[in-house]
Amino acid sequence: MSPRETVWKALADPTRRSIIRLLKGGSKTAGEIAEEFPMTRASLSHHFNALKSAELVRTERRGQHIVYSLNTSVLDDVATILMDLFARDGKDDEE
Amino acid sequence: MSPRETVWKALADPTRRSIIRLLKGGSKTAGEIAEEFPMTRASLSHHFNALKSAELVRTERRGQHIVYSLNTSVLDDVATILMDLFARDGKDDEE
DNA sequence: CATTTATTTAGATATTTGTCTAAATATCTG
DNA sequence: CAGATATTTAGACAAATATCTAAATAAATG
Repeated sequence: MSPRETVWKALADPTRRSIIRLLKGGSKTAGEIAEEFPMTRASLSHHFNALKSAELVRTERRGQHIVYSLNTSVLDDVATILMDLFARDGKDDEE
Repeated sequence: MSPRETVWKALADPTRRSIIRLLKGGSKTAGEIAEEFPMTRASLSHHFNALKSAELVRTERRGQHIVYSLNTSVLDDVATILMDLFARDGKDDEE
């Protein structure tokens, strides 16, 4: 899957968009994120993987914890892609 | 499905994003769009439905043809949603 | 009105996705 | 090291999605 395709797929799920919004408030451990969602940690881990594949989040181990944070540079890229999709004319190079 | 959710799902598919880009060059009939894609017209019709549900496109019958065009006001809304997702802090009212 | 052309809808099917439980891995602490 | 805690991975399963073929609908035209 192309990098951009991965990003669109990652953004298509409401849980993952909520995780992004949550991380806008600052980095959080997997457990802290899990407290906010009514699903198993295993399921959330799957969503974390989707966000990591899209490089929308980064991880860092801190002792027993894994800390998730937004990858703001990719967020900027995504915003650009979307603006292109809607504002640009002619160029047709996605995917 | 909430209106916004519908939009994200619609944008998650590469064929549908291509249709959007194609329509940026101007309105087109279903048949004209179909010429650009290697799949059946029935499959494309399904994609048209996804785009219509999201109100990303509008349709108008012109004789035997159905003309598809972008709904630019919703495109603007989507751009705003995306910018919010990435630029906003705190507010948490989507879905 | 019968035929042709344009498009959509119905129904079937294979793939993908989101979720779960159970097990595995990694780290800390006594 | 053994046990506790944090997180991920494996495997299963139901629901959603993308596609197809065939049939239905709508409009134009002889």
